[in-house]
Formats: sequence, C-alpha cells, structure tokens
Amino acid sequence: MNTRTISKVAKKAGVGVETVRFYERKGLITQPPRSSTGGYRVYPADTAGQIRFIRQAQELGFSLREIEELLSLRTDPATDCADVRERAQTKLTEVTRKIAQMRKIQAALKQLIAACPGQGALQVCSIIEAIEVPEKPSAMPKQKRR
Amino acid sequence: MNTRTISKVAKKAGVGVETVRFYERKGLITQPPRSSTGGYRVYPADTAGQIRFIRQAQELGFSLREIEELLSLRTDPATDCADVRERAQTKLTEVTRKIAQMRKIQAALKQLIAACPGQGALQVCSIIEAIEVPEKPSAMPKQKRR
DNA sequence: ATACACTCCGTACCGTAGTACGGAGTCAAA
DNA sequence: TTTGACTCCGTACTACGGTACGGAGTGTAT
Repeated sequence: MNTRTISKVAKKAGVGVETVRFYERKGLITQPPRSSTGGYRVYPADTAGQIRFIRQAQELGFSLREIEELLSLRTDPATDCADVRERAQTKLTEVTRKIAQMRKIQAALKQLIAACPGQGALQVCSIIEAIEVPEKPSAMPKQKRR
Repeated sequence: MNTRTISKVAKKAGVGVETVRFYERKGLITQPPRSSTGGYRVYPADTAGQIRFIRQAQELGFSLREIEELLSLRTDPATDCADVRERAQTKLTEVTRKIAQMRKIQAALKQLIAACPGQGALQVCSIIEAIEVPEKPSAMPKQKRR
C-alpha cells in the first residue's frame, strides 16, 4: 500500500526516523494517528513539510522552542486573534532585526570579495565591524571596577 | 589602573567570565598577553567587539565552527588572497540564501498580522508554506518502498 | 512459509556550547 | 595589613538537539 509511514516521511523530509519521533515527542509535528492493525504511525500529507520548515528555521538560528512558538501561530486556528497577532508582531520584529544583521554580514563579505584580488590587500574589511557595537556598560561614573 | 581585565571585557561584551575563557580555549578570540606580575589576562581594546560579533552570528544560526571560518577571513591578513576570496564567496552564498529564507518568514508574519484582526480569520496564512518545499525523494519508479 | 525490511518503545549515548565549582594566588582600598 | 573582590586553572556538570541500540512485533514479496 501507499501509506505514509515514518520512514517515508523521514526520507521526504531529509531526516532520520529517530528525528521524526523526537519531534513528535517534542510536540513539534502533528501527532499521527495509528494504523488499527499494528499500531504504526500513519502520517498526513503535510508532515514532511512541517519537518522541512523546522530544519530551515533551525538554520536561521531559531531554537526548537522558538520554532514551536512560530508554529503555534498557525496551529490554533480558533484561538484569540489579538493574541496571535501580538505574538506574530514580536516574531516579526525579531526576524526583521536578524535580516538587518545578516545584510550587514552580507555587505561585509561582498566588500571583502571585491577588495581581495586588488593585490594590495591590507586591513580592507573586518567583518566584525559589520555588526555595530552596542557597548554594554552604560557610562556610570564612580564604580568599583578597577 | 584601567587595564582591560577579563571581567571588564566580559561585562562589555555582555557575557560571563567563563564564556570568555571558553572562547579563548576555542581560539575564537585573540589570545591576550598576560600581566608580568600575576599572569592575568590583559585584553586589547577590540576583544569585546569580537565577542559581540560571535554572539550576534550565533543568533543568525552560525555554529562556533562556522564563526571561526568567518573570522578567519580577516584573521590572516597575509594569507593567500584567492583562497580568502573563495571562502568568502562560499559564505556569501550561504548568507544570501539565509536572508532569502528569512524574508519569506518575514513576509508570512506580515501577512498573518495583516489578516488577523479581520475577524473572519480562517486558514489565512501558514508560515510553513513560507518556505518552499524541496521534496526529497526524486521520483524513481520501481523502488522497494511500500 | 520464510526471509527481510520495517515498526514499535524506552533508554543510552553523543557533540555543541556553555556554566559552575573550588582551592590557591593576587590586587587595591581602607 | 587585612579584607574582599578579582583571577587563575582544571574538572565537572548542564541543556539542547539529536542519534544509536536492541529486542519484540508486523507486513509483504518470493
């Protein structure tokens, strides 16, 4: 038969079987119903897509907890809309900030590449300076610090 | 005295002292010279910036190993320029891809927010579909898979 | 009917990235 | 000169995100 077993879903998503079970335990993917005969997991069509989303989001620096938060924005289609909206807004701010940082690194890399075969290559580009520096200790006068 | 001790650098960078030592062991920050008297670490001015860069890059989904690679693009100012260029190009491709993915999530969140207070909110936006689906198993006919 | 692949589950183990601990030595302000 | 904060080092412990193992059951192609 052409049922969506765990190994097929895993392959489609590009992960191992164990990883699928792991995400299931974590509540990151929809709990699949079981076949009445052997108690095997039978997956809905979209599970592989969910897993690929998880992997992509991880590469973008989201933890599984954060990914769960992202997914929850869609999971509950009946919950308080204003609440969803607020959480989405929070995520959006974060994502926007990340994009900005990423763009700075991108620009630094481009600059590096452009400056490189110029042969006279010295202190051309620093990458580190791509990201601006928030300087933690706010100038408090008369502190202990030696 | 106004020497840059480990705790001051840590505070400036917004991390703990142990973390600074950890990054040092990993070779991610410049090995600081030691004070001749007590053997204490005395940091150059830019170390805190390096550490902040590391933390930012982590938030963008880079592992410490990858960050080391990024930093190495600048660390060796005398090494083979073509090599640096090539590695920078690889990173640039990766960064550009990440930005694209991030933008898709950003767009999905925006759509979600826009669609939300419309009250008739049903299956409006999926987030997951923000990321397009590469479908792993290339259609090979006559396989074992059941 | 048998073989072999697949599934189940719990538990154990792994690498990464820190974080904590603790005893001994050092620095500087009172 | 004593006190308290700071530093040293190595080692141990933690959380996260998987990955592997292994024994028992199931499904199906030959």
